[in-house]
Amino acid sequence: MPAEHESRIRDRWDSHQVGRANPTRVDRGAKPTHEPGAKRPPYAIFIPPPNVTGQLHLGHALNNTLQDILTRTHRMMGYEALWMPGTDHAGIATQAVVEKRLLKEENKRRKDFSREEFIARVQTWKDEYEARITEQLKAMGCSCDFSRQRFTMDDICARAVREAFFRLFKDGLIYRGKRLVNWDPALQTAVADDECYEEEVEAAFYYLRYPLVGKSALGADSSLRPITWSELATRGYPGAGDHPGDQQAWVTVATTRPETYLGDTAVAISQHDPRAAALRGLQVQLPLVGRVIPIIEDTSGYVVLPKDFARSEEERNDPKAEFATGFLKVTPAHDNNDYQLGQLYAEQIKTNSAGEVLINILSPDGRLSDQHGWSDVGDARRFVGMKVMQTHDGIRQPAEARKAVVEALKGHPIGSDAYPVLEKVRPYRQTLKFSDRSKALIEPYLSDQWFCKVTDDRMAGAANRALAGGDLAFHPDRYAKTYEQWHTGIRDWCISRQLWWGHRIPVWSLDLDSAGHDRFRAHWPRLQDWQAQGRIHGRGMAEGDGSSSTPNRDWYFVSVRSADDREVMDALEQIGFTQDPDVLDTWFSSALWPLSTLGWPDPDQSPDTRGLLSAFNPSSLLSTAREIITLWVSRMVMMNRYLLGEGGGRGPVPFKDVFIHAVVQDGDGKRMSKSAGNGVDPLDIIASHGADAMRFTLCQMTTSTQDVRMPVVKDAKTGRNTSPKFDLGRNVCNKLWNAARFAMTMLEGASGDSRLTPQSLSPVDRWMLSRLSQASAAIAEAIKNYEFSVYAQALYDLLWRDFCDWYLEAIKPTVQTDPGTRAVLVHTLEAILRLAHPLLPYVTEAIYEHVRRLEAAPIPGVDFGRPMPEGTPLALMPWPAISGSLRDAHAEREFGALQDLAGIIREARSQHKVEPRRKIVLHADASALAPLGGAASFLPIFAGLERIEPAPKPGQAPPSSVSITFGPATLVLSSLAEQLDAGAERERLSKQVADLAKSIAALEGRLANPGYLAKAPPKLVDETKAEILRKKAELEAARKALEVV
RNA sequence: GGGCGUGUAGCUCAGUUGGCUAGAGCACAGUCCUCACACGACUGGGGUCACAGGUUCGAGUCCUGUCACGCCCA
Repeated sequence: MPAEHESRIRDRWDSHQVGRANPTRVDRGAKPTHEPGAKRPPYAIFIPPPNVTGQLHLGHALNNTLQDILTRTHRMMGYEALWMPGTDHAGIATQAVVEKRLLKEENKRRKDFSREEFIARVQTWKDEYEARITEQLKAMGCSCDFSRQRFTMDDICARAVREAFFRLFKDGLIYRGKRLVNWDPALQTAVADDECYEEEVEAAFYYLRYPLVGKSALGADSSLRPITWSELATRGYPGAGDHPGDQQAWVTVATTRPETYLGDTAVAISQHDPRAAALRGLQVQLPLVGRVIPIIEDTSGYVVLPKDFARSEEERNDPKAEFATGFLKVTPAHDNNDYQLGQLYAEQIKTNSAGEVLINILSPDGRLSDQHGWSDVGDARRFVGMKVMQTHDGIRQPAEARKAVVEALKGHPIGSDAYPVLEKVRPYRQTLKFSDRSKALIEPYLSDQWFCKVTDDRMAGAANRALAGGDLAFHPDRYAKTYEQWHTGIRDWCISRQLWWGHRIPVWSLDLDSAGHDRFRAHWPRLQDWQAQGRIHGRGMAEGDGSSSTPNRDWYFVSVRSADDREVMDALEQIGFTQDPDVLDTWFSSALWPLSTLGWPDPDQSPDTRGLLSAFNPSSLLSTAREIITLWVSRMVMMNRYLLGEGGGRGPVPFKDVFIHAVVQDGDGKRMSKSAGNGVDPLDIIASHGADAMRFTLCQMTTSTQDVRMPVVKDAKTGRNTSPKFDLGRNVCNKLWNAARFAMTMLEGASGDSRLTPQSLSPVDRWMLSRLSQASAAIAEAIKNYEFSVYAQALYDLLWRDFCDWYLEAIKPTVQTDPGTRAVLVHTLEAILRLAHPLLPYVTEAIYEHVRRLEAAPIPGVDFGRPMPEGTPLALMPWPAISGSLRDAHAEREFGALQDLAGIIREARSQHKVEPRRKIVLHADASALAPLGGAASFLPIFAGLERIEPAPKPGQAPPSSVSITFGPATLVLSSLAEQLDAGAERERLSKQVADLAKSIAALEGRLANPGYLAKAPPKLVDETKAEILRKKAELEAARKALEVV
């Protein structure tokens, strides 16, 4: 079996450095060639670096198969091919799995280690998985340049990250800001949207009554007085009369998170709400906290009107209207939508008694806290320190904070005990966001973060212009729209993460309090010198949001350009600067992948990267998954254009084409995942079916749809998941192996010494060459257009149908004696091997070791390129040039007729249950066999004929014979059996007559339609008429035969 | 909410610009362990092309709508 050869062949590839790219051979203007010493055009692919979090799954196997097909094809075509491999440190994901492992195995948490110790532990994990991933890539047969393998945190990549950060910081495209981020309170870091998942949970709407207050009538003094229902009634408030007039009035807000009322800074009402006018100028006072906050009229349409006040059917049917009261509590520091409202109405909101828009009531670990921007705690102090969410081992429920707040408000009266603050609770199913890694509930959390200003035109604008300018193309092209829309709605990118595993942010900061300021002034000249030398860049920034509880503090931030500049870093720390504890978002280093792997900013500094950048950036292709368009593709384009374009965003696009491959799902259309247990491990498939089989199946599945399904079953023997689909690939490899083996035995001792011309070849040889020519063109076209399933299918048809089913069978009797056939067999086999190599590298390489020794006369039109040194692996051989002039319509027509007639005879044999080994006699005149031309001599092989005799005279049919129709001719088969079943024969012929009659009726119906005759192309009408004549002749023949039976 | 994909044989999928009786692989049935391959060969059965309208001489294919499933971005 071919699988046994895999490791031996891998060694051969290694020893011939198949994957090694040589930048000195690259010339972008050159023509593809295999001439030694000649320049070649580059073909480069950067692998989407797999996360070192885990090993490769089937999606990776698919993606890498496609990349390898393209790399190998272009290498064979005479390009200087570089497939750059590497892995990604995957900050939060890797840190989380390591933390989990440490907790499980050593019962230790991250903070039980020093930062350095912890990173060392992660490093160990990384080493283990990086090795495993590399092994997997090699097992799949990937022809990456493993001599240049990179890791996003290795020295070469780290240098690129540092330089990129420095330049962006210097150019003002990296800034610090206070924003709401997705906060993971368990891991205590900001996480990106794609690191979260949503889940519907049982929750509730809590209805809270906020008492209304108004300024004292005296005006001058700022004291507040309760507003009663009777006063509201005078103001024209609908329904105010239903309440006791002397009772303090209230408005009711609905919320799913009652505990956040502590951070409310306003209550909003829609401008279209009929109650709005009566409330104008009034305020509400938050229970216990005592904060007095304004009621703002929302004109943005965000506040939903309650059902009773809905102005249209649409508003009435809004599911939110069902629960809405028309009053929305505004908590800008703890809700994304409220944050937007806060920005919109900041001036009005600031009139609250705290004077702030943003009041942060949470600590980073998810507890109510007065230490992070909440100063007017008032009587709410009892809640401080309570946890907002309980999160452990899949249990997620509101913790003590909500219970305590609800309990307190239940018993807290407004005016009289009859009306507590908590009006009611209604159950509600709510969709909440959780952290992928820790499963903790995500809190929108206000914190200081670093941002990259991707909204700048030199970034997002430049990325979009790449598309418009034709420098970037997506395949399938519908994904260009996704890319484009992402950039039009893009927001600045939060690049800081509160993790330990990652690229430490290369910024040192100094608090410019009075002592800091003095030190800063004292060292200012030195800082200025360094900045002039380009070693640092400094910037003063105010931190804070302008609120009184987090007063603005002035800071000075210094980005240090080189990680080796100890002098500067030590000096900064002596002055009192401290390095930012955070690390960069993983995508920041991924975004630099086409640069960092090639040694940017200074590729000549290391022999590993010398010459690479100019040779291979821009690259040829990026092959990746759909969701990566926004996360990665866009950012790589922005960074490449910005950093190679001298800051103007006019640099080259890092790749010309982006191929978006399908997602492999299980048989039910579910995404494969470890937790669902429906994943298929590529290594299992390689073990059971061989790498080539896996590659063939995956390639064959890759159509241009966005999902492909792979039914998953459990292997009875191993207990591992597998799929019957892989049998197809295994069968193909097996077929190729056996066909080649058979060809070799037939060719034993053969030598080619004659001069051949296409005219001197037999019809079947000419047919084979014609098929080969057609298939090779189809394959080249398919690969060029990223039509991977078409490539696999074309190869399958050529190998299985044309070569094995027909050609090998046809030449069995003559190959030993016909030198032309021998030559065609050798050339066809070798061409198939070369065309199949990118897809089936192992089995083709194994076979080629034998085939290369075969000698054969050259065949004009089949060119395998210049001879290569003895022992050169197939992987380094030229792609075959099969001339289109070998297309032979005449030979294909004759062979097609042969196939048709063979099929008719086989069908008759099967119908009459003729013993497979029994040879029968065909009675046919030369005129009846004319369509077969020279191919007629191959008919006995395929139809199991003893001989062909002239047609019998009418009425003299031989014994135990049947008639068959072939076109207009009636042929006779005899010697089918000792005794024939007349009934079966009648049945067969009747069916044939019925089929033909039906088909003739359909065609005649078409002609009977005057519109068809008038409007269809005349050529088509003529064809229809000819078809009717043909069918009628066949029908006549079949009827005659039926009469005789 | 915005964008996109898919719905064709029991299963997984092809089906180019509309044009012969809609194809393949697997599965199924029958025959054959004929000296490359039983992971094989030959033959066969199996489809209201999701549904409803429309355009057209002609629709699986184009247009409109509906339903179902799924994905991406909010």
